[in-house]
Parts: sequence; C-alpha cells; structure tokens
Amino acid sequence: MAAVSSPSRRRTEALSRERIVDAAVALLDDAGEGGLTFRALSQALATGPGAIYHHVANKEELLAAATDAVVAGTLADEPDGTPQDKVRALALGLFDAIDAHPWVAGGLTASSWQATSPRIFEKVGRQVRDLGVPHDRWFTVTSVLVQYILGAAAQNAANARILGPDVDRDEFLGAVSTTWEELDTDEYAFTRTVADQMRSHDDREQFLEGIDLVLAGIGTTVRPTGTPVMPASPSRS
Amino acid sequence: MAAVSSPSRRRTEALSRERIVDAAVALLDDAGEGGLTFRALSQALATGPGAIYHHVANKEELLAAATDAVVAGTLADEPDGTPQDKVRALALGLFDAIDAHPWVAGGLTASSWQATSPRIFEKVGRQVRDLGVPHDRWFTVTSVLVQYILGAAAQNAANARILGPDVDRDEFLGAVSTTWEELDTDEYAFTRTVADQMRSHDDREQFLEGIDLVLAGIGTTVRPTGTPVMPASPSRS
DNA sequence: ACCTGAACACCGTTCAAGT
DNA sequence: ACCTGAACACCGTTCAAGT
Repeated sequence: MAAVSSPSRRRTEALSRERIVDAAVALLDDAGEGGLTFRALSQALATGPGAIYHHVANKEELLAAATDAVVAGTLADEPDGTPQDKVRALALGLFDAIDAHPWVAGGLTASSWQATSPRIFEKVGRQVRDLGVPHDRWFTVTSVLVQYILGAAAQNAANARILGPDVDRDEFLGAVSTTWEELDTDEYAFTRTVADQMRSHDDREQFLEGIDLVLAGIGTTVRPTGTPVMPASPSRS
Repeated sequence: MAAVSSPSRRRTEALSRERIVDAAVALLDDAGEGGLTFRALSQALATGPGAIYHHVANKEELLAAATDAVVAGTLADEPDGTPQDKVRALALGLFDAIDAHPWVAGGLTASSWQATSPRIFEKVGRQVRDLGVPHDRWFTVTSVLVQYILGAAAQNAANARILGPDVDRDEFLGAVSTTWEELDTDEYAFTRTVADQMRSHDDREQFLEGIDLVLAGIGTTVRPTGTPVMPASPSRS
C-alpha cells in the first residue's frame, strides 16, 4: 500500500508483473472476459500497450496469472474438520470464487496443467489420502474430485454469465422451467417431469450434493483396516 | 448430396444455415477455435462475410449451432444394457466427441441452458430414473452426472489442446511427471507421491472410473423397494 | 533496461448498393 | 429476399525510437 521507495517517476510506481495482474483482475471483474484488453489495461496503468509485454509474454499468460491470483487467494486459509468437511470447504471456496469471478473458469481450462491446478490438486489430494483411499488410487480419485469441482463450478459460472447482473434469477429459472414444460412429450419425457425441480433448485446446494455423491462413491471403495465397506459421511442426510 | 433443384447460380447451392454450420464445423476441426472466422467461412462458402448474417445472428450463435450439430450426432444411437451401462456409453460417447472436437467444450459452456444441454440432460436423466433414484432427487442427480461428464471431458479437451497434434503424449506426461517430482517437498508432499501414477494414467480409463465413482455414490442413495442400501454396480471391480 | 505509441495484420459486424 | 464487399471500430502484437 505504501508508495514510498524509489525516486518518483511519471507514474506513482514502476510497472511490475504484480501491478499488471492486479489491474487485469480488476478489469476482468467489472467488464468480463471481453473487458481484458491491452489497450484498456495500459490505460488503467497509465502506460502504452507495448510496455506490458516487458512483464508478461502475451494475453494467455496474463489470463493464467490473473486466474492463479484468484485461486491462490481462495486456497490460502486452511479448513478444519474431517477430510470430508475439508473437501466440502475447499470445493465451496472454489465454487464461490468462480461464481464471483466467472472468467476464472475459462482461465482454468485454458491452463490446466500449469501452476494453478497443481495447487488445487495438492489440497484435494491430501484429503483423499486422509480419507483412507488406497494409495494406488490416489491420482485417479483426486483427479475425479478436482474435475467435478472445476467442471461443475465452470458450468455454474457459464449460467451466471448468461444471467448477467441485471437479470432476475427466479424469473430466469421460471422461464427455463416453463420452456421445459412445453417440450415435446415423447422426446423430452424425463426433462418435463423435473421442470419444477429445476425452477426451485439452489446452485450452491446442488453443487454440495454433487460433492457428497462423489464422496459417497469414494466411501464405497474405502476399506479402513478390518472394517467393512461403508457409505461415506453418515452425518449428512 | 445431390446438387440438383433450383436454377444454377454462381454457387452450386444457395447459402443455408445448414451449409454454414457444416462449413463452421469443418473449419473448427482443422484450425481450432481461432480458425472460425467470418472471413475464412465466407471464403469456404464462396460468398461475402455479410451474407452469413442472413442465416445466423452472430458468432456466438454459430458456435452454439456447430456444437449442437456434433453433440446431436453423438447422441443419435441408443445404447443398451443396464442403466449403468447406458450412462457409461453416453458419457464415453460425449467424451470421445469432445476429444475429437475440442472446441465443443467451449461451445457447451458458452450455451449451457440452450438447445444442446437439454438433449444430453434428457438422455442421462432417463437412466437416472431407471436406476431407481427417488423422484425428488432426479433433477439434482442428473445435473451432477451431466456436470461431471461435461466438466471432465472439457478439462481433458483442454489438455489435448495444449498437447496439440505434434506433441507426443507419453513424452508430455513424462515431462509433467518429472516436474511434479521436483516440486517443493513440503508444499507439494501429496502431488509428488502420485507423479508416477500421473505418468502412466489413461485419460479415457480415468474418466470411466469417475463415472463409476459417481454411479457408486448414486447407488448409496438408492433403496429399491424393501431392500437395504447397496453400493452400485457389483459387476465392476 | 524499460517504456512509448504508431503501425501491422488481423477481427466481428454493419450497411449502402446491387440482383 | 438474398447477397456483395467496402467500411467501421475494434483487437493482439511488434518495433523503431526515445529515456
């Protein structure tokens, strides 16, 4: 916060990768994916478009860095409780972050095996290990959990994006629900019957139920020494 | 296939939404997301850029239509077997389609609640119903399944994209695995221990294991009339 | 070394003008 | 009604020139 050190230049502070990334996050947050522009960015930083290239290779790397900044913030605080609780807390933290910054979803799929995902992978993987999953299944089970978390959060963010800030959620869900009710009787027999469930569902709640479903599935593969196979987390209905 | 009817014009056939969408799919397939351009498209169709707008509202709608065309093709043939088998077949069909046309992943998240997703939702939902899931959980369980399928497939496609056609998969996985082994001992204690599992994993296989994990989770919530809670699909190890 | 900002090679989209 | 293609208002990225 202190703009002290170094002899004052034309700008308050010299350009730096960190300042650029911060400005990028701000731009993405209030103007969306399409709002991140080297021209808009250079204006916000009181510099020329070319200057940014001295600190960032290209737009893709910039988006990845902005994504990483948000995710790192989310993973900062350590949850506590059972491994199941920790998975839920981690998942919900990411879900909320992606909901608040929908552009993160795009950034994550664009840079999967890079810096960001390993961070998430590590946090989730530790819980998988503590859950008692056999060692030879750690990679697969952790991957599946991470894939569900990021996949579900990304799809939720996509919906939030088309909703926009000015569209009423209930109104929108009601409209979709009505559309579903009017679908072809034969071709969409199933979808029609859940139109009302769709109208009244809660995204966060549904996301958590998905986590619990996967945790329950993991539970069926876990055999704590000497005890029989048990469905996971009996503490939740 | 027959280019008969109507008096011959400068082009073999008049422009139509279908011809435009077909050309878009072809363009996306061999040049990727960035290859779809109104200029490239109009050249392929021997017309001007403006002409396309008489049949398609904008690029977003065009991408959605192209996505829908691919997905509809995938869902065309009806699988058979148990509901579990059908879910696996449906999921694998989508996985393979997204793997073959990576741009579909982006198209799906960009137009989630539109025409494409309901088609997938319906197909999956019917199996959820046949699985014996209680009626009041149909929407949630189906959503979770669809979210996992599309989310995992999308992330796989993202990896395939950064891999590219000219990069050797084994070599790439080996490189990532080595990176993981060299990560910080404390910060990445878990990730380091699964570096070798990551090197030898198979994407399709892992995807299917994820499906089975979710199905197993669903199994713990299913109570066929009069019988106790049972883990799902005892037929698979 | 870092920054500037004009310039290059593109985009999606529009629109007067043609048929 | 459908098509044309120039034109508009943008992009990301580069690069000579400055400090």
